[in-house]
Amino acid sequence: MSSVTQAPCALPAKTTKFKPNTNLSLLQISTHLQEAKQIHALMIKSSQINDTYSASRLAEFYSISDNGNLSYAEKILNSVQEPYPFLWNTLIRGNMKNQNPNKALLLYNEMFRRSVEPDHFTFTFVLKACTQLSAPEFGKQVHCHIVKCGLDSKVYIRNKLIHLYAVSGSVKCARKLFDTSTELNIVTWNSMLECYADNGDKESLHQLFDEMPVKDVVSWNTIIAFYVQVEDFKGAMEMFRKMQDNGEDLSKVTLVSALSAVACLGALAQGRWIHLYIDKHGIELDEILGSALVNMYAKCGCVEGSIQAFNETRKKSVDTWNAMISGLAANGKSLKAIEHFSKMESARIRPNAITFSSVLNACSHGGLVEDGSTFFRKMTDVYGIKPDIVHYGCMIDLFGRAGMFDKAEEMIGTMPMKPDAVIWKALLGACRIHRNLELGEKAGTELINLAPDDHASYVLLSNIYAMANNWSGVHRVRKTMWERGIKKPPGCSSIELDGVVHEFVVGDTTHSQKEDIYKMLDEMREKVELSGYKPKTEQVLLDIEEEDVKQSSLDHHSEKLAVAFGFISTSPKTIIRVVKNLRVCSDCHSVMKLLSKSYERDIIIRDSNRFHHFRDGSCSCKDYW
DNA sequence: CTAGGGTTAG
Repeated sequence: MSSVTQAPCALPAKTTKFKPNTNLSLLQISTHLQEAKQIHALMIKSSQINDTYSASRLAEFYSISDNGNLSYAEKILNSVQEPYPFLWNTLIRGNMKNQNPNKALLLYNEMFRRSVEPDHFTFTFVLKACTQLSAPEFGKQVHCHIVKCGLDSKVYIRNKLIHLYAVSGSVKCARKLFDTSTELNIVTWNSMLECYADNGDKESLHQLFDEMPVKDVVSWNTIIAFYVQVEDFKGAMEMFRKMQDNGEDLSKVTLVSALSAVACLGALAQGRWIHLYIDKHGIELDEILGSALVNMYAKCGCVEGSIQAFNETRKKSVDTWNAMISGLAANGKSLKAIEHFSKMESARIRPNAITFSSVLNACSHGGLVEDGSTFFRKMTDVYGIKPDIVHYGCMIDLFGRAGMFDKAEEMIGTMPMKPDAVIWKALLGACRIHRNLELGEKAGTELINLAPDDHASYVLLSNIYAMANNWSGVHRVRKTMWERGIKKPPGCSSIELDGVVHEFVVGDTTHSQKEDIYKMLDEMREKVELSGYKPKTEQVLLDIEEEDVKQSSLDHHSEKLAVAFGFISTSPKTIIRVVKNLRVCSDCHSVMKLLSKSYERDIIIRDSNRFHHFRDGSCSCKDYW
């Protein structure tokens, strides 16, 4: 291979008349750079380069092809005496493709300085650059320029403008453009929908959605993604169903959104349905859809499904590996998580900061202090990733759980940033397990200062006081909480049956089958008492709200209700999967262990922190959560 | 003669 390191330069203008030849037809998007340069050289020899059309096509290749090279395109731009808009547009487009919106805007400025009249193509690229850079001020100037050029009614430009105003929060400007459009198409409607979605205006979003003369798959995707974003996952799934009722085809984007709603709901049956849909329709599991599927199974506590989806995903990105590793970690499969990290390294996928937080998390849940310390060092030494506060949090959790409090405190003292609520929470959790009351009080107090609105902070600190029989401390925390108007949300658990998600709150009596459920609860209670169970009333005393205490007698904790409902509604041996909004209390935890044995059922509870897989009398978290 | 818009992940 001959080594041409520079783009050939244009020769001084020749007198020979340019002969249109066939060089250009050899130039395809797939052409290699080396061949392109040969064609370039031939074009210079034959003076074909002086033909603006030919020069443009070559510049386009250099800008757009994956085998291209933008600096050569720029050489062409600079060698043409009077570059016309197409050539500028090509360069701007190429820089956008290369993720360099700054350079794109510089070119636009340069074009302006040289008084080259931009056309409507120029503005679509430039507006995209403004949106990507979130530069609404610059965007406004561009808007003025567009009006001056008389191009503001062009539908492509208008749509881009609406999009720009949407992401910069100027809903009124966007709506004005929408209302004054003379030519408006489905993209205009969808851009306006996106505007309301981005700015959290649910009512306007729905109104516009209903007014649409025609909806396409993007319209539906926008509204589903909105529901996911505002964490109304049931709402998202309802729109997902409506979309199908309307006979719309589901795109990859639809499926990704739906999967993320399913994951948050823990609605495994619906997730499996989506997986089947993907298979049946031969939809390719690309790295995004694959990651979403892996994540869904993991969040539903279904490790096997997660691994299967991971294996089915041919092209795995860092995110796919991260979804797998964090899923294994959350489900208590610490060793498997570490094993996947090694596989990832062998597959030559470079781990990122998220990979390390997942693998460190696996180490802390598995009590693997040595491995955790090794990974923590490896992160900077081998991969040059600077640990952020999340990684320090994992390490403090790791040391704390292992009872190595001096190590944990040393880390807090030496880390380069101020400890945040997560750090103190980790330390406090460890103090609770190891009954380190003195340090626990310190951590709890720091925690309340840093997260005064989080009910969990108060509960954790009062737990520590109660452990020390320090009832005046408990009352003091309770009083502060009450004065600040902080309420502990009621415990709430859900279970999915035949695609329907059933929700139970503490002491729930609203379910249509409440009699059967409470009868089942009594039976469960008798069974576990036969196995020598004693209620752990300690936790009842710790309940903050006084009136709560009476009705939330331990038997009626939401997870027990959900499990009772699961028992009476499914056939024997069916795995029971429950999602809970708060952490599982220790009474429920020991009851679930006994139930899993006496009823010979696997019970999987996802609490606000992690998963508990109960089987044959023990839990995957090794009573460590 | 050539080109352009909106939705997706841990």
